[in-house]
Formats: sequence, C-alpha cells, structure tokens
Amino acid sequence: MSSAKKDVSSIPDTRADILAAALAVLQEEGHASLTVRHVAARAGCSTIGVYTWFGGKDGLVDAILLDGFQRFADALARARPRKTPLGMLLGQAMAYRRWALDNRTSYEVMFMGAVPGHVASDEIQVAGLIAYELLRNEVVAARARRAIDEDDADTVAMAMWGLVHGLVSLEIANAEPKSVAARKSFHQRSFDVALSALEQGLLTKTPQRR
Amino acid sequence: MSSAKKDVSSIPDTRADILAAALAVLQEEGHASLTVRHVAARAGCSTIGVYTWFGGKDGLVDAILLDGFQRFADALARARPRKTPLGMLLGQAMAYRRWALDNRTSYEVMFMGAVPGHVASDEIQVAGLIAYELLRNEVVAARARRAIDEDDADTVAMAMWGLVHGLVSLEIANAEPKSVAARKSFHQRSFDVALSALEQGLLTKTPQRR
DNA sequence: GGTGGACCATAACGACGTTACATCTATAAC
DNA sequence: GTTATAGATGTAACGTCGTTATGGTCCACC
Repeated sequence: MSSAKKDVSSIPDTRADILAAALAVLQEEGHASLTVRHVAARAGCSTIGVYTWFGGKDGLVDAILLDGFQRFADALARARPRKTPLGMLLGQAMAYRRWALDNRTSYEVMFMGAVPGHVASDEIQVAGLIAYELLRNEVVAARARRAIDEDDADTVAMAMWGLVHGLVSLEIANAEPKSVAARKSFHQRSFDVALSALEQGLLTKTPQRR
Repeated sequence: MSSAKKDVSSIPDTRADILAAALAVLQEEGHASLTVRHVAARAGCSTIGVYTWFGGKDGLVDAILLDGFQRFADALARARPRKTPLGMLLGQAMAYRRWALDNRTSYEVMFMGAVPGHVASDEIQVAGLIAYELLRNEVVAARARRAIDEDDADTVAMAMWGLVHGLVSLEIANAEPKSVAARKSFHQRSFDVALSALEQGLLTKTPQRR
C-alpha cells in the first residue's frame, strides 16, 4: 500500500489475504472474533474488501466452509486402510473424530453452527456431502461383501454419521480447555464402545418393527 | 401502567411476562428474533426489565433453558414403559427424538447452541445433566439385569446419548420446513436401524482393543 | 487526453447488548 | 402526615456488529 507497488505475481492478492486472515482468526481467536472488521484489519484492507471479494460475511464463511470440507474429506480419504470392509468403515469413523478434535474451530463452524446467523449456500451444502459420500461408499462396499446385512446404504451411512457426529459434538461441546486427560479418555472409550456395539449390530439383520 | 393499579395477585408480574414473551418469541419467530428489545416490547415493558429480572440476555436464556430442560426431563420420565430393560432404554431414546422434533426451537437452544454468544451458567449445566441421569439410570438397571455386558454405565450412556443426539441434530439441521414426508421417514428409519444395531451390539461384551 | 469500470477507504445506517441517569412507586420510620 | 430509603422502570445513550452510500483512485482501452 505505502511502499513498493505490487509485483506481477501478487495480483489477486486481497482475496487470498482475507481468506487467510479469516482462517487465522478462526483458529487463533475463535468464532467470536470472526467479524468483518477484525478480519479486514488483519488482512490489511478495509471492510469493503470482504464485500468486494466474498459478497459479505456469509460469502466469507462459505469460503471458510469450502476450505474446511476439502481438508476434512482429504483426511477421511487418507484414513488408514484396514483389512475388512467393516474395518474400513470404523477406520473412517476414527479419522472423523481425529480430524474433528484436531480442527475444533473448523468443525464447529462446519457442523455445529458456530457462526451465528449463517446459512450455507447450496454449493457449500453439496461440498459437505462429499464427506458423506466417502462414508456411504464404504457402506456400499461392505454390503457388497456381505459384511452388512441391511438393504439401504443411506440408512446405514446416516446411522453411522449420526453416531460419530453426535459423540464428537458432545465431546467438543464439553471441552473445557483445561480439562483433565481423564475426560478425554472417557470420551475416547465411549466412542469405542459405541462403535463396537454398532459394528456388532450391523452384522445382523435389523428388525423392521419394534 | 396507565389504567387500573395492579391488584395483589399479580405482584411479581414483569418477570413472568418477560419469560412468557421470550418463550413465545422463540417458538413463533425463532432464535433470530430473540432479542432483548423484541422480547421486552412483547412483554410490554422496557429493555431494562430484562436486566432487572434476569441480569441480561444470558440470564434470560438461562431461564429459557431451565424451562426447556424441565419439560424435556418430564417427557423422558414419561416415556412409555417397556417390558425389558433394553426396551426401556430404547423407549427413552424414542421419547428423546419425539420431544426434540416436537420442540425444535427449544432443542436447538438447549443442545445445538442456537443462541449465538450464550454460555450456560453452572446451574443450568447441572439442570441439563438431569436428563442424562434418567438415561444413565436405565443403563444401570439394564446392567443389573445382565441386559448389558459393559462395566461402565457412563460409557454406555454416553454412547447412547451421542447416537441419539447426533441423529436428531442432523435431522433437525436438515430440516427444510417444506421438506417432504420421505425425508422424515428416512430419518426415522436411520434412527431405528442405528438403535437396533446398538441394541444388538450392547448385548455382547465389547472388545477393549481394536 | 479522455472514458469506463474495477477496486477501495471513509463515513454512515440500523440493529444489537448493555448501561448511566433520572423518575416513579411503595414501604418504613418518625 | 411527612420524610427517607430502596427497588423498579423509562429514556437516551455507548460501543460493536453487518452492511451500504458516496466518492476517489488506478488502470485498460479508444
């Protein structure tokens, strides 16, 4: 701005700066500090930059979500391979929890509605489904090898997702930063028990009526 | 205010008026409209009333939460009795989902952080644990009758709660008001499958290591 | 040189939670 | 009956939020 003129390699500067600043704010200061003014100041521009490049705060958060979903899907896709189809499924569940705990602020924004008034655009909702597709594919694979005895893959995938999401979001919501290791191992254990139970249960045909 | 003087029976008026107005706003207009000014106007007083009787918006939301947790615990306690201990447990899970879907806005405030900056007071967090205790009691009862083969009741209760909360919050988050009945039955089915699978799994000792 | 458009800073708007200040009311003391 | 004290309340304001109207700067193109 004041010193040298921008060189050629940094023409589309401001947009990237703002997004980087927003991600940094989110990670270092939490969602409460994710304001247009603050992000703009950290990016070294005026608030208007957010409106020029993202259309407003909603657009900025959408960009944050897109980034988050991509990193999340990458983490799931890189889950350690297992020998059995059910093992693959459980491996994804563990990768899910691991990523969520390692990326709390992102997870909270992506799946726990941490940004107050935000409603995700259609495009972003589609991006969010990519991770679900990864899970669903493992269900289909497991079913093809008769490791799961339930007709509808979406039903099983949703059951799985709900279990994992629920436990993880309870764990994150309960998180006092100073919490003892005991709390962590408790959540870890609940997670393992729930997953094992689900694994056992998925091996048998589930009754239609209760 | 203008007409007749308040009669003796309505001395502690304003506090109840404000709380009722807040609950009405929440149910009829959603969390976005839950502002101090709006609630006060609906209660027929100035914004200062919220500060006099609740200490601020946080206190008002705490009162809303307290009301919600009580109604929620009542609903769980009134879950239809079943014959088996595991049946009782599953009955509570169903009552949980039923209440959450019938009281979406309350559930969103109570368990999904729908009110932006709100941090629940310690007292409220304790109130929230009452519902958990109901669930935990059923787990203990089931274990006493050897219907569950897992040592730690908290672990099982948390697994159960996580499953139910996760599925319900996904169902609520997905809720387009105009959504078709197909979506509902899909969630219903996922819920049943997950619950049945968990039921099967809880009948057997879960492995410690994976 | 002139022109149009993309980008941006300043300052403002309305709404939010909150609070300082003055007023009003009701009860207690004399 | 008068006065004093404490609590409840209304008005208006402060600071912050997302957002926008206004106007200026810079650059490609004719």
